[in-house]
Amino acid sequence: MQKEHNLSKNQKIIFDLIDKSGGPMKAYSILFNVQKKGIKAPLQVYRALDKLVEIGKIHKIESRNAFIACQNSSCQISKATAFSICESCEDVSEISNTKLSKYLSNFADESGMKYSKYNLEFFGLCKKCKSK
Amino acid sequence: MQKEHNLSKNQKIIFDLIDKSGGPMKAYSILFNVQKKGIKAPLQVYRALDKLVEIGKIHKIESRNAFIACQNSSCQISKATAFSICESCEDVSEISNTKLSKYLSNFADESGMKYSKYNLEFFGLCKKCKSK
DNA sequence: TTATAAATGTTATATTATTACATAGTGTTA
DNA sequence: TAACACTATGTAATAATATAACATTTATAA
Repeated sequence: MQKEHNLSKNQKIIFDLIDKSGGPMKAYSILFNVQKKGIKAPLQVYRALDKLVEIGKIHKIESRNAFIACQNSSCQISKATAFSICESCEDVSEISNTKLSKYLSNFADESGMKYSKYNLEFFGLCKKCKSK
Repeated sequence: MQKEHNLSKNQKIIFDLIDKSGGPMKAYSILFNVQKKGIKAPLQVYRALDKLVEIGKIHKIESRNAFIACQNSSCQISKATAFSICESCEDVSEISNTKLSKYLSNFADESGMKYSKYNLEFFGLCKKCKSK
């Protein structure tokens, strides 16, 4: 069973914004968009983002310093994330591919390290940009 | 055949520093360390870093905003990078595993996107930190 | 209900990275 | 060599991203 997280006021405002945007959003763009709702300071945004990342409602796209709503309905795999990023239009989508996630979750090498998390970012041209 | 890149003065200074450090280094820590060699401004550091990343001599650890010397003697796979990161001591090492890189380089899904690059970061506890 | 944890509000500041513009060096080729 | 293109450098200013420190309030659970 998945734990139900009751989002706080700021968390809800910020999650809804990111979710509705349908793509990655940057922290200060989020800030700008929620100022009319009373969220005035960067820290308020970052705190909500931290929490949302922690509970898996959003993910951080590390190479872009941006945040995107989790697109896996289950929202259970925040410790195993994979994204495809178009280097032309900067469109990002989350990859949910069972084989890939199994392969990576079970990956082990000779280092003696046990991996508990991973983040994978693929880069290329999306269908639209390829055909331009 | 691999193209030989003759590093410029600043590029050489900065590459040598990162390489000798044996681990990831942050841009402003690099700056601090090379000031005695006449490199005074952030931009001088970032320009050298950009070039070194471009030619594959170093890689950026995106989740840490840090740069590490390429540990694959060949230095040919800057478009296909994988790292293991210890969340306790922040030790980073580059993973060179033929199976993994083949698997990821050939990965394709239904999105119609052709991936030309990827970056994978694994997180966990290294051997040392695990046994503490 | 009281104590504990989680979230909020606010100001200031730290860290990471780029823009803009001027100058100098390197390599090619006419 | 002279002219050109290209790469790299130097410098100042500033933009973009993120956190520290402290006070207060709200939610949760014992």
